[in-house]
Amino acid sequence: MFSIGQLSKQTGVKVPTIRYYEQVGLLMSAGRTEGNQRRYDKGGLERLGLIRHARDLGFSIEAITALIDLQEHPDRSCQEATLIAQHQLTDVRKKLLRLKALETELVRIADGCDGEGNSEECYVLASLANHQHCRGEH
Amino acid sequence: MFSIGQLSKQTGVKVPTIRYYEQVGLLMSAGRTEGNQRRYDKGGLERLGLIRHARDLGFSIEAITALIDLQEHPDRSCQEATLIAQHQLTDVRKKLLRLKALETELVRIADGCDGEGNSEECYVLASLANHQHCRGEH
DNA sequence: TCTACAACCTCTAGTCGCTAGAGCTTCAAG
DNA sequence: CTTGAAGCTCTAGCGACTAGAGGTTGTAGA
Repeated sequence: MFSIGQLSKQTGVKVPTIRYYEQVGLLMSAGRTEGNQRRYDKGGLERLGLIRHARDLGFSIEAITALIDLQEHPDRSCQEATLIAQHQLTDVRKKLLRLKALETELVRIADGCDGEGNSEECYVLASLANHQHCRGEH
Repeated sequence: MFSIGQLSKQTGVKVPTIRYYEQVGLLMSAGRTEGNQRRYDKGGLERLGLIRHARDLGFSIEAITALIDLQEHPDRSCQEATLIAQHQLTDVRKKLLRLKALETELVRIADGCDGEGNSEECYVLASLANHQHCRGEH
């Protein structure tokens, strides 16, 4: 049996975050001591590991709730889990595209200025004030 | 003189968002009517345009406050504006790297499963439960 | 000039995923 | 038996909005 602190050390998830996960219904403790402290078993440790990993991959709490729910009903089709993962992938790709466009634009803005003039004629400020300067969409 | 709704239409910034920008000290209205409604002049319109553009590029409210402050003191060096832009660029590049790693991992996870089995043997769930499956860092 | 109603106003609370702090209690080692 | 680290609950804060309640103003048509 693990205390919340031991669980935290083993998974790298902070103690208040573990309590937060419990609060939102993502992770229940195995039980409590007489003095009301949380105790976890191996199952709890594994569940928190999955949560941690999924969060690292950018899955929302809602998506992880659905995944865990699925895991707890092994008879149900795996299709739903795949859908959730693919949705997450689509999402990541959208963000990637957007960030690439932003990078291009920021390079143009940050490089256009040598930082030596005064801000009246600053290229950074001029670029931000005038969208016309931009190449392409963002 | 523009009402808040006209400003909203011209810049694409929602009305409550404009009020929010005022609340956090980013955009002041030119004045009010007798009946306490906001009225903006051309300067306000341009300022909101800059804010919109900078937000689209991912600058924080705090960074934009600094940029506007700089714009209003044209005698000060442009270096600070360039620093802010470069900081933002660094930030975007960090996010890009991370998202690329996530994409790789998600492709592996989402493609490893045909979605036809049941969730007991689901590759998506197995991958999330076991970090060992992952190639490389993320 | 009157009326109707869209657009405006302020205020509070909710979103997401935590994080920080106050003030208290419990556990475990010496 | 004492000490102090670690646990507990509860509330509030972060950033950048968004939503809704409930009331007021501006303006166009009759």
